[in-house]
Amino acid sequence: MRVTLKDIAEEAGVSLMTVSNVVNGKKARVSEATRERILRIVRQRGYVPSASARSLAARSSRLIGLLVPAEGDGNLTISPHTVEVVGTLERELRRHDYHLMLRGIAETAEINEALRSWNLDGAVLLGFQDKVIDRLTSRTVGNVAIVAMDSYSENPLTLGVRSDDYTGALLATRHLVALGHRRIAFAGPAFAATGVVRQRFEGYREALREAAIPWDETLQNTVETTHGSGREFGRRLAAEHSGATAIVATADILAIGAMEGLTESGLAVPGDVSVVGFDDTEIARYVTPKLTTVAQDLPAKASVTVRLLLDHLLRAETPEKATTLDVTLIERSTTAPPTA
Amino acid sequence: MRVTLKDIAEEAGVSLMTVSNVVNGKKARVSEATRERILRIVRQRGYVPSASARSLAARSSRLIGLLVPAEGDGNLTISPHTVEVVGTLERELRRHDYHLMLRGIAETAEINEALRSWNLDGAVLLGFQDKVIDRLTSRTVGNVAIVAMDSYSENPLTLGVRSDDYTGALLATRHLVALGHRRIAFAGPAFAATGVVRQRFEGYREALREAAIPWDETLQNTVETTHGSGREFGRRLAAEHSGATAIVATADILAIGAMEGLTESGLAVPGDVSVVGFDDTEIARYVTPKLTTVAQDLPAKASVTVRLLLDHLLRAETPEKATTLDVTLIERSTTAPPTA
DNA sequence: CGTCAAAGGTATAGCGCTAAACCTATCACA
DNA sequence: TGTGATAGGTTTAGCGCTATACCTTTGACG
Repeated sequence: MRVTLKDIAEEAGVSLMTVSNVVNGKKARVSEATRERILRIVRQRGYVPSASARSLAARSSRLIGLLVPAEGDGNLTISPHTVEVVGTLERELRRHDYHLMLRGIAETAEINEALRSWNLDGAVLLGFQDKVIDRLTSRTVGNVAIVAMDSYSENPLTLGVRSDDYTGALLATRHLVALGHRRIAFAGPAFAATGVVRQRFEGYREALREAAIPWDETLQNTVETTHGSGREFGRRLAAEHSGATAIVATADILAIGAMEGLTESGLAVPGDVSVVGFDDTEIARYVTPKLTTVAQDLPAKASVTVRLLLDHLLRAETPEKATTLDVTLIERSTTAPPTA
Repeated sequence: MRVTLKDIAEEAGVSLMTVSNVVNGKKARVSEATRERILRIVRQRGYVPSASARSLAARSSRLIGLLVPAEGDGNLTISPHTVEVVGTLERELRRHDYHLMLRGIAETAEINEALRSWNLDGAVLLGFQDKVIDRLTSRTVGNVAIVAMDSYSENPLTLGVRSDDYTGALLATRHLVALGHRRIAFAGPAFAATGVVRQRFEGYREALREAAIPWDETLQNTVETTHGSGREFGRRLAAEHSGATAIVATADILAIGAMEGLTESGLAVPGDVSVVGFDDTEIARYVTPKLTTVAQDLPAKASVTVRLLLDHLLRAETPEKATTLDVTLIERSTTAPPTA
């Protein structure tokens, strides 16, 4: 059977609460001698506290939900750069004795269910649409620390962490403009849904405005964040003769798909068309030619998330509501001056 | 405050146990009328059962640990193809009302701690070395359903799921042999540690034996599973004039690194050297030329894992101890006959 | 008519832990 | 001599749920 606090208490000849206090490192008054005796017995008997009992009695689970949108078929949508964030997140949280519960969310109501059921102390929402975050009410959020990653929702009940998507696209587009491009296409998913895409679009627009390049609506393309859609887009661009000599894509995988589509259609990258991606996923470094892209600071994203969570959990006072992280343009080999 | 069973019971004018039985869909005798009345109140009040209380009272947490090795610095090591497995795993388990707890494991002792502390009903061990699985004793495993993924440990306390690594390498090497290659290099991490690598090596050896190609030890290379090591290996191979005209690599990323190393050294892939990777990660499809590689059946890996877990959890009788999944060679563009 | 099974519940005793209040001995100090 | 502060504990009352044993009513059937 399980070794419980009671067992340890009996063996040490003290009350159960004394053991509890020692195990939890409380500042409570326990003599050094007793403390050491108890700790020795704890180690020797291999005592491990029961998280459920703790959670029940203390009304705090030391559990953080890692909530990820699940598509209709229930499949999780985890972008490759998100994975890197999760690793760091887990490590940092574990250091503070918090644990992660991974949970796919198909309908918004499930967020509430997950929070309540497991008595989560906090939650990290990965890649939800802004409107989902917007809809969270104090009834479901309660006292839970919620960090919405990559959200531009203004919901005061949640904390936010995101990269500077606007500036990222601004830098990418400026870079193309500086190379001499004037007809620069934008490719990204329908952006009504996600603030991230909208921000990137706005950054792109701003760079064009700076350069006094008139806006041509036909250069704005709705393309899904998949290799297939990107490829199709590349082919279409090649066929259309829209005069575009460069592409700003909202994701590396989309950019790489576009490169393939262009190449298949007989256009060279960056000879005929320059391409810039987004997120600096691993794959950007390994394609040929290597992809110029906007890099996020993923370790920072993770540690800021943890800091926001812990601040909320410990002090219960919210510092900043949202943090926007710097972003850098990584110039590799898919961008060059347009051919005259 | 939280809505509890008691609240529902009072409002429905029945005892707490009746509500509990209804909520848990027990076959217990409750009249249809009562059942419906209770369910209505449950919905209306937004009652969500407390997982910790359940876990404590029922001695079962409905929690499955997703245990991942953490390096010295605490960083998790999650291979890209593992991520896909996790998505499916979560979805399938959630359908059966089990939940996933993600946990990095730095020392073996932490496995025990994780199991005990959270009262896990089961655990999936992702990518641990065989010796770690070997060392698990009945004291730490207890009654927990443990599935060790990609392990070749014979530990009778655990269940195993893996792809047919041996056959994968066999197919890859046969393919090269069939193309006419005779000097085929093998590149993979030091395989004392991982059964996966050893199996792949044995498959490779067998294919050579079949073709009556004498074994040349210098063709066996210890290369880490990173792009950097692969690249270094490619350069070395080009410099050494070992006469190798083909490479079997134990991972796509390693293969892609090798391709880069070779190309940088002036050798063409597949013109001068053919390359086969392993795992068919996304990246294999997007490099140029597209990588020939051995694909695992990841959805199957996930669903078999879930089935093994559930069988153990429900019937508490273990069916097969280990399942080995079929594997397919995906011929793309990095393999060609050697140049005469 | 007796009795026995089944339907439809209820009552009780924890699961392992923590928060909060309480107790006692000892010592300082005015 | 009384007061009170402090160290070093203990006691009590749950947290929200489930397992288990138990109880009552009803109807069937020989």
